[in-house]
Amino acid sequence: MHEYPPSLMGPIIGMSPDKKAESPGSQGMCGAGTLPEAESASSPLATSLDRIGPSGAVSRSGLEPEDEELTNLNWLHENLLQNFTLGDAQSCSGPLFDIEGSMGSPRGHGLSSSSSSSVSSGSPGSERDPLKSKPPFSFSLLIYMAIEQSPSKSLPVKDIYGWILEHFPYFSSAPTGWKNSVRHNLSLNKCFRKVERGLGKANGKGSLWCVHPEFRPTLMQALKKQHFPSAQAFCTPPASPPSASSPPCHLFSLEQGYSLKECDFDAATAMMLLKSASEQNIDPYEQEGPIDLSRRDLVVVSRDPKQDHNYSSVPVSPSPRQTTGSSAATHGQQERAGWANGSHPPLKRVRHDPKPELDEELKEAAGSLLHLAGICTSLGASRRKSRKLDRK
DNA sequence: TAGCAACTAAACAGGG
DNA sequence: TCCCTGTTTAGTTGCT
Repeated sequence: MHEYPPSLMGPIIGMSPDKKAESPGSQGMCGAGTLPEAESASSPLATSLDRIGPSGAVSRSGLEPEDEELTNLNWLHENLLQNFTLGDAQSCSGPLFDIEGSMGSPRGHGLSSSSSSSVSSGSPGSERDPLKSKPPFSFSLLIYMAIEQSPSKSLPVKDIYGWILEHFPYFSSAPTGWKNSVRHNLSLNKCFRKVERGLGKANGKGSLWCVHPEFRPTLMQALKKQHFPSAQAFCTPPASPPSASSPPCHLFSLEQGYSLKECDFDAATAMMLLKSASEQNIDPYEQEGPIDLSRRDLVVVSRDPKQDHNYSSVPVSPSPRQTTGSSAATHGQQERAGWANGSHPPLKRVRHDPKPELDEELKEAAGSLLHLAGICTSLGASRRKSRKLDRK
């Protein structure tokens, strides 16, 4: 009935890399059907982000020669991101942001309508406990973060609960309805796939859930555009109203007045971009082995703003109700049912010359990081210029 | 005001 | 029987 595209993907924060998947059932990247044996950081899908230490420092220990293709990005990680924290409680008091205050919330009613006891959901300026504030993320994003944080990129529901509870203590005191919402999201959101636990793995009820790689590009695209409203307000030139084509915050220089927190947002976002850039080259239905980085043609990056917010816009089998968000839920579930059997999903995203798009992503990410470090590259400048021209 | 997206609640079924 | 998991439906809320 409902469709939950991960469109409300706020900035990725709270990615404390020290949190390895405690799940005994975490077993490698999701494939079509059962999970391969790929494990944690040694997995070909484990990217540099997985090697970021708790302080944000990047460990070079896992850098393989083949990673040299991404040397420049690793440099960014090492030199620019060491001071950024993904879920660094020391600097940010946890992965939470004060959605009750200046940061606002992606949605008016937040993640829990239960007006939870512990949340001082008062007016801006009232006493706020960030650790007890409603997370400014949709459940889709929470799930996404949880799954992405796991070395195997897959988690059982229970571990998703655990991750959310661990990173968002708000839920520890919230009514248990949020768990229902999590399950509901997993079931309905097409971005999440259910995979069967591999044989011989730790038993347990339920399946593992992972992020559908096909949706990662769109997720990333959404990430770029779904910044905090207030942050976007910082970044959006007054002359032009916020739009889907508005550049992400990181395309603006620091002088334009977004705070370090927003820098962290974009750092995290950029990290996700960088991280995903290597992952999204996978055709999940044709390739279960290591990533072929040369297969950039598989990357799908939509430039259609509508597609950023509605995965049902993906050309699926025509349906008179397909245009409505609620209808696609059934489709998604049917599709997932098919995926579980290893069959290709009926979804076939339109691929329009995606290779430059990936480069764009990488350039933007790199430019973002450089900007965060106060480095203005000609690349970034030219891109900003072109962006501004595009908006005109 | 309509459409949409996201959230909540609830019911239900299946399995451990 | 209880709990967990997963699915489905219905309703609400806020935004555009």
